[in-house]
Amino acid sequence: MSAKRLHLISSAFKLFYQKGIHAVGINEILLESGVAKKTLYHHFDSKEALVAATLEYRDQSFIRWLKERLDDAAPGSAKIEALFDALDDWFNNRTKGLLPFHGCFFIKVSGEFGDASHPLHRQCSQHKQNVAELIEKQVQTLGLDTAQIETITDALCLLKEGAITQAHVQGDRNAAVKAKTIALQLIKADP
Amino acid sequence: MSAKRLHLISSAFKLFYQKGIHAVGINEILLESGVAKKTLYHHFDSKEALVAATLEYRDQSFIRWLKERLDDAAPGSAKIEALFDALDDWFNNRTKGLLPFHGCFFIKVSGEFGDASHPLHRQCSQHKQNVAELIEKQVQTLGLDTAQIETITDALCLLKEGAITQAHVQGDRNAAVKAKTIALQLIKADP
DNA sequence: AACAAAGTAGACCACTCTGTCTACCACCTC
DNA sequence: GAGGTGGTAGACAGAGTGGTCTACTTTGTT
Repeated sequence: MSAKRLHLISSAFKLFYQKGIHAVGINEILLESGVAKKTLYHHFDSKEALVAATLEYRDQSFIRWLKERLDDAAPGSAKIEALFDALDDWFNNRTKGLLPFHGCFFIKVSGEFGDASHPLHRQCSQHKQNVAELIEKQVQTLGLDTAQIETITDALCLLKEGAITQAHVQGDRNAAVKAKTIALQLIKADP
Repeated sequence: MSAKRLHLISSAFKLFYQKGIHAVGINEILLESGVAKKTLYHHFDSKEALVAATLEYRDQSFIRWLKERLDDAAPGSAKIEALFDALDDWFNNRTKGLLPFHGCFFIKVSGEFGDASHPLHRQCSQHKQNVAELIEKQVQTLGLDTAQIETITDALCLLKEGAITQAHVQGDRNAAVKAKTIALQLIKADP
């Protein structure tokens, strides 16, 4: 991957994440990155292709960051605590590697491309699926039966999405802590 | 309120809700509503003022709809069931008065106007606050102490936001049912 | 009947949007 | 040394943007 290409993607992501896709023009990205227009269109067929690349980029860096945080925790309920502690750090900008919190990029892009069959919407959905699978792996360390694993995973995903939305729309920087309390209550009660 | 003004707002809302704010131009709204441009700018100072009006319009119709659904239920846990049953009907387009489900308008607009100090973002935050207060009134019928009321209200709001996001991004039409199960588990365990 | 308010159609303005194109430069690799 | 690849600067095209304006019509109230 060319350095210019990566630079374009990270500049574009920064702007798209802060301001939204439709609100950011190609020219603003060129200004921010200091790259020539021809070069952008050399690497990407269209603005949409660039958006797709930023989604892939964010998917990978987010998953990598979260996985690292979860791998550091001991198996069992500590994994679940680690999940919400990570969210808490994200919401309160105590994390390196992720840009300052402005909500979930994928929820935002889904909002701007509302049609579920749109390729960009699908890509967002796929990211959420990837995160859900990562969460499921943590739940598996709790020693529950198959049906419970699925139920608890679903619950944790709902709480996670709720916390992200609450943190962004309401500015509730404490949302992850609230979600964590509920999550721990659920896994204590269930088995 | 003039009929034209209301017609403009409902046309604008329909388009904004489906496609997003930045993706819909003034001219498209004029075409959809069949109203002259001069008339639009007679009623609204700018596009942003029109967006603000659609937010107010949706806030009122959503709250009215939800309040009616909640008022119909008996006090106690039936109120909580009614909340998630209402969401379930919304997600699966079994409700009159709300347009076909395309996610939460306020989450979408918050996404497009990410800056928390932006008036439109604030308006979205205020709507969520209004809904939270409505939910708190239902929780009060459970017969819990003050601290518990707050905790349970927070939990229900998180689950509600999570369900909405999950339903929209992932297309999970069953999200409300999942959230309901968790909610009932929480209010059964807590007291 | 008179008059103001609310409406229509649409030309027009200045600007921005995505995307194309020319002309040229700096590297590598064969 | 030749030639392909990746790069720069920026003019340009064609469509679209939000918003203004003129000239005229409809409607409701006094």
